[in-house]
Amino acid sequence: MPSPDTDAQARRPEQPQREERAHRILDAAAELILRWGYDKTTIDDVARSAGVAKGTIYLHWKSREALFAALLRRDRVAMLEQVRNAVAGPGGVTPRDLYRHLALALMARPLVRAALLGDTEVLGKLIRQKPKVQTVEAVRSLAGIYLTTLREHGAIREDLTPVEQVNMISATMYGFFVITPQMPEEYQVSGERLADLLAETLHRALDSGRTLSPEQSAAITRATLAYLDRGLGLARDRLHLSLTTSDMGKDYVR
Amino acid sequence: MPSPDTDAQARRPEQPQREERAHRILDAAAELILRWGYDKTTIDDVARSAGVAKGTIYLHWKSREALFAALLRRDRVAMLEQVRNAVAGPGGVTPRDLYRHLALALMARPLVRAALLGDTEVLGKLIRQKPKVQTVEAVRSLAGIYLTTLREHGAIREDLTPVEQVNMISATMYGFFVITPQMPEEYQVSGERLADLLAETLHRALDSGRTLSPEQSAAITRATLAYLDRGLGLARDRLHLSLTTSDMGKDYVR
DNA sequence: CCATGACCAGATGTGCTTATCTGGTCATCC
DNA sequence: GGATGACCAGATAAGCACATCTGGTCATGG
Repeated sequence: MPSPDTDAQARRPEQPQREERAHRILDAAAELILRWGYDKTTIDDVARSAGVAKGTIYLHWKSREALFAALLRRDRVAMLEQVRNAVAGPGGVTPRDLYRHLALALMARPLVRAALLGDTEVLGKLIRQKPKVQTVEAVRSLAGIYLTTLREHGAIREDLTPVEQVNMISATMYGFFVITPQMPEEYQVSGERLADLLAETLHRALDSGRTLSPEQSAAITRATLAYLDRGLGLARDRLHLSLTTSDMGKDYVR
Repeated sequence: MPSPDTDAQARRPEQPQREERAHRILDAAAELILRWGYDKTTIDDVARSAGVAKGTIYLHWKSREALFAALLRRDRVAMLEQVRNAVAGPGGVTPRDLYRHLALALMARPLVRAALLGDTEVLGKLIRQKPKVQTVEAVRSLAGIYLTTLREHGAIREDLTPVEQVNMISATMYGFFVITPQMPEEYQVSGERLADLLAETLHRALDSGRTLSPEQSAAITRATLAYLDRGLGLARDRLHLSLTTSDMGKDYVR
């Protein structure tokens, strides 16, 4: 028999000012983690930088890890929303558009990128102790489903298995994000151009080359948007868990 | 005025048994570095494992670094020879053949791979202290030349600059070699298949798609073999420096 | 109620000493 | 002449005492 108090607290909608404070804290955390890395970013720093007391942070999240999980989740939602908005126009959406805007959005979100790439420089112990990043696994799985759908609509080639294609996509994206920033001066290419290059590479590697009927194109647009919305929905759910008082990040397995 | 002694020593051809011993030492070093990494592989270990005294190693190379440089160079030559032999058949050689055999040869040579990828796990301080791996820069430069040649023969597309294409190739290869071994069990793909995948990806990303005349194809075969032979020549020269008594690895900049 | 910050235990870092290891040399011997 | 391995200085690791830091708690006050 649950106590009425707890239930009331759990159901109480997040007050706007409280949510605003949560975001202020996350903003501070984002800046600090990008400048100093996870290991060297303390709760005290975050509190001071956000203009709140340390205890206040624990009114929002139950641990340091939960706070940073919320931060990553927020950034992930923002990233996906950026992609969603970018492809939101009236015309059709091709897988290639998705690749390109995904690349652009990832380039603009160092934290999501770090999580996806397993960058220990930024994420430190958050990654080192649990190399099993569940996010990456989920992304792979979703990608596999998306590829299968595209395949059914004749958009991508069928002489490679989805598993092989997931390998190919993972490798190519990883390589682009890790290597291109390390290239010497004279090989540097602008971010816009890199996104084009990456999209082009994936497109050429995956595309069936068939000319699609308007119906097929429409189906692919729908599938692409559905895929994006599905990811966005999952990401929003996770973020919601991280921002809701009743949960406070308990779902974040240590 | 050089001393006659030094000249005589420098010109003296390497005795076969001496060279055999050098290779035995390198064999031992190879096994140890792959098992324990550079940092934990000592000269004593190598000497014991090769069945020679420590001083003997210094009759071949003037320092530990020079020994391991020789090792990497030997492996690099072997890798390129593998590629060279693989494409040596009577028929023509396409860039795609080159990509594929390069991938296969690299997969079979962990040391060359480690050097190219900058793997600190294996190479340790050998890399950490001088992140400027001159080899990588040389490879990029040669690749650029090769791409330009291919372009002149109409084999690869012209709507991307060579710099962009070098980025694309670097990123894709890097990603394949780093990510695919880290994929979870259910996504594992055989080495053969991965080489196909990588070659396919590069081919599709770079190929002009034009149908080439027999003359053009022959020119591309020649260019590819010339490129390979040029790399092999350079690699052999470097290896020779590392195995010749007169030099003993002095060229290896610390 | 909720925000605060003093407080604490455990983690992390620091400086130092001691011990061990190891790259490189060279007198010795074959 | 060439191979050896004892030898040494400097590097690296291990141990340790001490100081500092930091995640998380909670009594207090508004």
